[in-house]
Amino acid sequence: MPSRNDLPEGPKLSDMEWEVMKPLWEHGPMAARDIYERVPDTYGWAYETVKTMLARLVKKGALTYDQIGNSFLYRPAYTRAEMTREATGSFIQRVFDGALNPFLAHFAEQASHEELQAIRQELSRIEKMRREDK
Amino acid sequence: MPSRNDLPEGPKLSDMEWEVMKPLWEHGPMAARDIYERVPDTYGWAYETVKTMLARLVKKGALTYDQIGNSFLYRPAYTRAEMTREATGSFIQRVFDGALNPFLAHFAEQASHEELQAIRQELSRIEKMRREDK
DNA sequence: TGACAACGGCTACACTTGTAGTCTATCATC
DNA sequence: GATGATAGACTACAAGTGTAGCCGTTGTCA
Repeated sequence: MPSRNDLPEGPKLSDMEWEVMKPLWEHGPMAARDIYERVPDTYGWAYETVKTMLARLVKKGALTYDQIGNSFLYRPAYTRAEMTREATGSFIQRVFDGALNPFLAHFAEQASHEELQAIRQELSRIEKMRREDK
Repeated sequence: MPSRNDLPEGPKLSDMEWEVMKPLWEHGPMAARDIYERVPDTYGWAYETVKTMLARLVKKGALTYDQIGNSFLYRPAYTRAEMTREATGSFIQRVFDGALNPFLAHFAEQASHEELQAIRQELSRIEKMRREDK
């Protein structure tokens, strides 16, 4: 069993690239046009822009594709969990020097009461799992 | 009293710029040479590189300085708390679409038992504060 | 079978970032 | 006052990013 620190090394995404990946994670493999339509309007991107990002994501290994006749069906090469795990790890390292606590302050201040409850449960789950685990 | 969502708008720092800011937050105002000496060796930067980053940080408003004769005494224009708060907010937005919970999974898995306890206490503190606050 | 729409490929271009060198003004010291 | 060390200013340059256009090919529908 891989240790919990045994991170699979995935490519690093730029800010805007995340927005292109999200529709794919949420709705499964899609063609460029469909991705374009699901990217938030707020960015006001041209379709061409989305295509460029798709090409770059393929190049950096974050996406693969199946060719269907003329067009591609894009598919994430990593799960969202894998990519967020990695991004989070390096974010905490960079901004907090790996110290988790200050991070939590911001995090928890923004959370609703229900979310705080959920967090508590998550903490318990993790601690329980650890006790059983080893 | 400002609301807790009333974020002061600070400049966005690049990965390496964080490393230059950290010594200043930790030890207070310093000259370029001193910052250079406190930046982790791991990066293997030339002194010139640090100076370039200082100039850029001044330009983007993250640092100010007092001129002492020939040289500058650099000083952060924002507290570490302000900058981390903002960075964290935009990170969570970008990577988790603002949903805090998945973030916590990674976060908590990495934490030690003691840290988890600390997190619990922090949660309690926040909830208590909220009950009193309004 | 011809015209056109749609696709991916390639190109562009300004801005940022990581990394560092050269130039000029100034401070300290002999 | 001359000289050398040092500081900040300016310049450089490749890679990455945000944004998008044009081109040749292919699928489709009349």
